[in-house]
Amino acid sequence: MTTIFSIEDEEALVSLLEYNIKASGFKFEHSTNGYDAMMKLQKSNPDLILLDWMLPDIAGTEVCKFVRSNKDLKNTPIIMLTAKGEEQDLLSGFEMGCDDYITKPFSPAELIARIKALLRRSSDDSKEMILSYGNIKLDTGSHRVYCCDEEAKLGPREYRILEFLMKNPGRVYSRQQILDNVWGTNVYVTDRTIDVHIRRLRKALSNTEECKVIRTIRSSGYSLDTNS
Amino acid sequence: MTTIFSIEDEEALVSLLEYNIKASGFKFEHSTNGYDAMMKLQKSNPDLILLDWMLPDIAGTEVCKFVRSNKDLKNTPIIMLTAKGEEQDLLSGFEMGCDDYITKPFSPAELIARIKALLRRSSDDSKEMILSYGNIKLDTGSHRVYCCDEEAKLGPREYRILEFLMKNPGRVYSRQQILDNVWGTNVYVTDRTIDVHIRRLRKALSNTEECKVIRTIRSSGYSLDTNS
DNA sequence: GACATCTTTAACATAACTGTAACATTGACA
DNA sequence: TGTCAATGTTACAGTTATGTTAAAGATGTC
Repeated sequence: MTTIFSIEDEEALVSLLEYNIKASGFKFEHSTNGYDAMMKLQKSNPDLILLDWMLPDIAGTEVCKFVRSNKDLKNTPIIMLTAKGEEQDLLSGFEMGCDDYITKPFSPAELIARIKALLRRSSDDSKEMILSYGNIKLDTGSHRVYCCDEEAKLGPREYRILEFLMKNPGRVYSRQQILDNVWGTNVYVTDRTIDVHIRRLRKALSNTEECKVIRTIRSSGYSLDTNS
Repeated sequence: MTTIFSIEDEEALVSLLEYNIKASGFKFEHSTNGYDAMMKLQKSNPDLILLDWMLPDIAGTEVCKFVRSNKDLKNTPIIMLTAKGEEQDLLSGFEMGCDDYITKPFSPAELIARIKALLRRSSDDSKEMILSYGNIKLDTGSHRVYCCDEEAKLGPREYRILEFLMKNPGRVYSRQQILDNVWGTNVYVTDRTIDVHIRRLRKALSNTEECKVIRTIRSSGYSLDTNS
């Protein structure tokens, strides 16, 4: 799950941040001072950092410098939080490599919007490609699936399961692995649900020919593979 | 190489600009006052101008007027930099022919985003072209859209959405991607707004014939494509 | 400043998808 | 061959995503 790491000492603000960030579906972690943050950041390796510029122990610039010089963290986007009237700090902040800023007090909506915008910018996973296996083709650009040159109509879940399986044809995935990768972690769904989706996938891909491409590995899971 | 010309007297800001503009792969040139700028601009003929509204010698309006009246420069996009509280200057700025503005202090990310957006727009605008898909034609020169050789009347938003989709027919765009590209980043608008615009687009393009060209990809977005 | 146009939001309607349970079938093993 | 566990199959009801409409708000024009 996408993790937001906040470095902020003002307690009231922390709980505000925590509430809104969690409500938006992110994981929330935080430190109340700079040294603690530098320790925790390495382990945490978050997707985005919210950094208060006025910390009790060290300046925000130091934390920023630390992040930018750490090989695991250096591409992590940083949003700095400043109080009104500290606008002159912004320059130094941007020079240190901050990506955006918010002036306190701010609206939760603005905060979340900026977080999302920044996350979007830093992750461009919108690669178009055509996966193919046997007589199955899956076009990630147009989200279309063809079986024997005829379009197969899949629901969103089936599409994502197939896309997942097609990234490693032949490899066997347990139901749990499929759940984690297609549904995401922290989701309560019965294993058996997958069976139903697999059934639907098979049905949708059972064109003219015998097109048995999804193999059941009893007591292990499924894989994209010729059936025997 | 694409050249950005900055006119700005605040030294700290100049180095911030220089750093970020170069990091984004542009060539950076600048002047610290208006007269120097007017001299250098003719030789430089940059692709975009960043103009501080408060210069030590002359007003930004004068530089703007100069640029717009010079035959080599008059189509060069101008972004004006204003301090907070000088919002009333914006009107005169736009009247003089500025294309965009940023209020100081600003984030480098925002600056670069605006620069790129403007460059893209001006390069698209200069290229008058006719996009076509199926029996839809879109003329970027006259901003007209034809469906089955009959003109379709679209609002500005619908036009831009269609233009965006027509640049990559068949490709699926999420609502967020459409927002980013048509509305711009850092805009707070509900996803569902797009549905309404799509509805209007479909209506406007539903001429005589069955003309279903906008496909809904459930839980993913929309694309310009035959509905199959 | 009245008017027309365009945008956005909200509310409701509709369509599509999802997950579960219940039952059927298969395969492994003693 | 009987038994058990795992998987296949089906149908249904709940959930979610999208379509559609209307109305308020914003913007621009004369």
